Amino acid sequence: MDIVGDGGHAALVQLQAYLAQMDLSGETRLPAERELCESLGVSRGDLRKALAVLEKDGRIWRHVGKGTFVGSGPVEETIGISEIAGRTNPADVMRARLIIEPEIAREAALHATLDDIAAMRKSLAQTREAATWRQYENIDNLLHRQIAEASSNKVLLGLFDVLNAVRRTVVWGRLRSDGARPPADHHSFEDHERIVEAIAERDLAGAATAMRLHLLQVGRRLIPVHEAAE
Amino acid sequence: MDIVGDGGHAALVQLQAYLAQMDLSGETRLPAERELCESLGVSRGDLRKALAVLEKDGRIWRHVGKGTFVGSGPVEETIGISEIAGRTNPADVMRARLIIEPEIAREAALHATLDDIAAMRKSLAQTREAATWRQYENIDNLLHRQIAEASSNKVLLGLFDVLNAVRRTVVWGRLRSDGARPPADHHSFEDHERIVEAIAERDLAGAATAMRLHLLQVGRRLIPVHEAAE
DNA sequence: TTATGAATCAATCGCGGATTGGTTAAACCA
DNA sequence: TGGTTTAACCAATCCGCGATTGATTCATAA
Repeated sequence: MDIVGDGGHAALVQLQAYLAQMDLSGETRLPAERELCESLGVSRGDLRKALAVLEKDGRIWRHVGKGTFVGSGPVEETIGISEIAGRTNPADVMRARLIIEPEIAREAALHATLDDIAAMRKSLAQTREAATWRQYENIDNLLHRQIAEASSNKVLLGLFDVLNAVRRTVVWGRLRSDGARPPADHHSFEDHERIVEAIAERDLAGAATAMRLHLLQVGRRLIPVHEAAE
Repeated sequence: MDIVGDGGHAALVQLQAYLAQMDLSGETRLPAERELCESLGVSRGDLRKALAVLEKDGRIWRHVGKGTFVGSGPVEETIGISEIAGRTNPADVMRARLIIEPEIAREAALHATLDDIAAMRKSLAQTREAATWRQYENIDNLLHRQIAEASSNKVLLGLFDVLNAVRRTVVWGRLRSDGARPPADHHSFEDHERIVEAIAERDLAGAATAMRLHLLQVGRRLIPVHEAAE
């Protein structure tokens, strides 16, 4: 059966049979090349040629130090925040916030429990009592995350956490260090109240709009506008 | 200077001075409690009380095994995909896709270069030539990611990658194993063409709408509808 | 009763060896 | 000489064990 001079093809056939057997066992990782080539009775060179064919076809994927796996590609288990933050800028972060946070607020208006709303109102009151900018920003962070939690969509919550981590990394060092407390007429106070009120009243569109307007206000302060017409 | 019976306050004062000195040095991690309490000449209990005050205030944050750091909170460096995927379901994933992918398509229509569009059209042609469902899904993945890359917004691209990884983990095991190839009248072919065409023509709203309709089609197949009226 | 310090716990870090895919070169055979 | 196999080596990753660290408990003493 083993045709001399065409060991590559024989190895490919054996490998496909091996994969078919492994597919239904549920296992995704296949043995190391050094073991597999001996187990199949082919040279490592031929085995690697066959593996290369299957990899180009998308049936398997390999990585140094990890092994060879069946599947279309490596499901990246962890996402590096600094890798994202290092190649972006505050403007892009704000665009992303403007895209997902209003929709998160909309979902929150649909799914928030009474406990969720009570927690938001508690944070709302605490923002007005904050004695320093640092405390205020902490509570502000908490409030925005409470809204994301209230959406009851773990995926949106995860995306929010990623976005939040990127934002905090990007604006690293720009934190307000003046010890003053937020002024009583700070626009965010009313913004936050409108958002929470819309969520409490199950006003889906209102919650999304209020969140969008709030973020636009924040962005206006973050990125100075030079147009006098603004 | 050290008032007996009020070691807690003395420790707090010393700690604040220490933090002020460290703030301008740029270092964020402060020594271990066992060293610091000896260095400041206070008991560990008093030091921990002072640290607790500063932590509640948001000036520092601590974690077992890591240490104590200045700053409002731990900037999570990595996000675990499986942690998100393990607590969600395909419906929530689809909701998240419906929120961000149309907006990504809109940004792509605004920022895509000619090279980006050429790459998309190349993938578009390859989807029709796919010999197996596995190949088709690989190219489909690639096309969607090319659109995210064309948005030229690294944050949106990062969020897309997270969402994609979650999606692939959630639907793990549901991959189409029948070796047949996608039918020539598969709805995604026309959907994809409309999306790319809208991006090429810089039709922002059209790109977003086309992407949303495409995802609705995909979701309709993913989650069987029971209403006959549909 | 209160405060102090030591002991202990669980989570994390860090380093060294083992494993793995990728690459190169020597050995081998026809 | 030409092609194949085998072995050795490389860099990236994993894994296990000891050290470190914040959190907790408890005995001791003032």
